[in-house]
Amino acid sequence: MNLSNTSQYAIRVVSYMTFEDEDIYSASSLISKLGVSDKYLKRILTQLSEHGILRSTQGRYGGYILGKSPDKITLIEIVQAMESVEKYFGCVLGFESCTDEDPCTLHNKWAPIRNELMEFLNKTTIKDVLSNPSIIKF
Amino acid sequence: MNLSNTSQYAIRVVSYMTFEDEDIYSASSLISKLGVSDKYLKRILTQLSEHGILRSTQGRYGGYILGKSPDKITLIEIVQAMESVEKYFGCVLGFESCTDEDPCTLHNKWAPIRNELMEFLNKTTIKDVLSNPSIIKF
DNA sequence: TTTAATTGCTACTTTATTGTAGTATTTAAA
DNA sequence: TTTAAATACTACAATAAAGTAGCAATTAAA
Repeated sequence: MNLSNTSQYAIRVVSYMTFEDEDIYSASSLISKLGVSDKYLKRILTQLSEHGILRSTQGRYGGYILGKSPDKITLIEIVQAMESVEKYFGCVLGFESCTDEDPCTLHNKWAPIRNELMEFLNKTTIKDVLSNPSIIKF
Repeated sequence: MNLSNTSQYAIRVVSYMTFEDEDIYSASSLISKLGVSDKYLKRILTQLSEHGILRSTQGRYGGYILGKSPDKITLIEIVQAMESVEKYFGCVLGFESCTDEDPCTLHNKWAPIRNELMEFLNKTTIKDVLSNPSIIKF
């Protein structure tokens, strides 16, 4: 699959903030840790804050903290904060209407895989992502 | 998931040609059947021909026919003729290196779904797609 | 040999995503 | 009250995907 770069960065930054325990995270420190461009990551951080996934504090000594507990943050929530998610769950052949009752030619074969994908994004939380502490790629 | 529009059209046109039995298919007839823009579908047809999935005949009374038997045409082959497929099989978080030995934090959860997706695209042929003749959306 | 119907090629336009630049605003400390 | 370090905002640039336009090349029939 291909999540947008923006969503990928967003998941990585929330994961990083969950894993590395600091009082507050400045944009500049996150930028250097994740190797993402300055203004681009800042915009992502602002969007995550607008959606309540992060909480931001402006002014000197400000920065970002998690807006809620890592076991309450799902992947789909992060992706939704970045982009429209319909495209990930729409018809694989691009039909407007494609349901069990009115399927496209690939629907029956594709639907089970799409359902797993949806469950993956809906059920997986940031806590789950970090459940194996030996994996520390960000 | 989101296959590119180009790949979606390509799969639909090859399916249509398999299902509707005609001696030869002109670009203009396919365009009107599928409701895709003129030049865009022509380019797709040329690309499919270059990859041997279709065979084209130029000049008056020319057109396109299938380049091989529908049970020999896989979805991945059609997608590959249209775009680079690496993105569908790469790391869900976008890491260059992400393998069982050197996984990202989502790898273990994502890999099984990705493998099903790969199998779906690799194993499904156009014949399979049309195995249920009651479904005739193109 | 001319013509009409066809595919093939090249270049352009539009749209969405990705990324960059500059400046305004906020806030705690000196 | 000033200043430094931080986030927020607005506008633009670069790239890739999607779609359009026009013409060239090909070929069978008249």
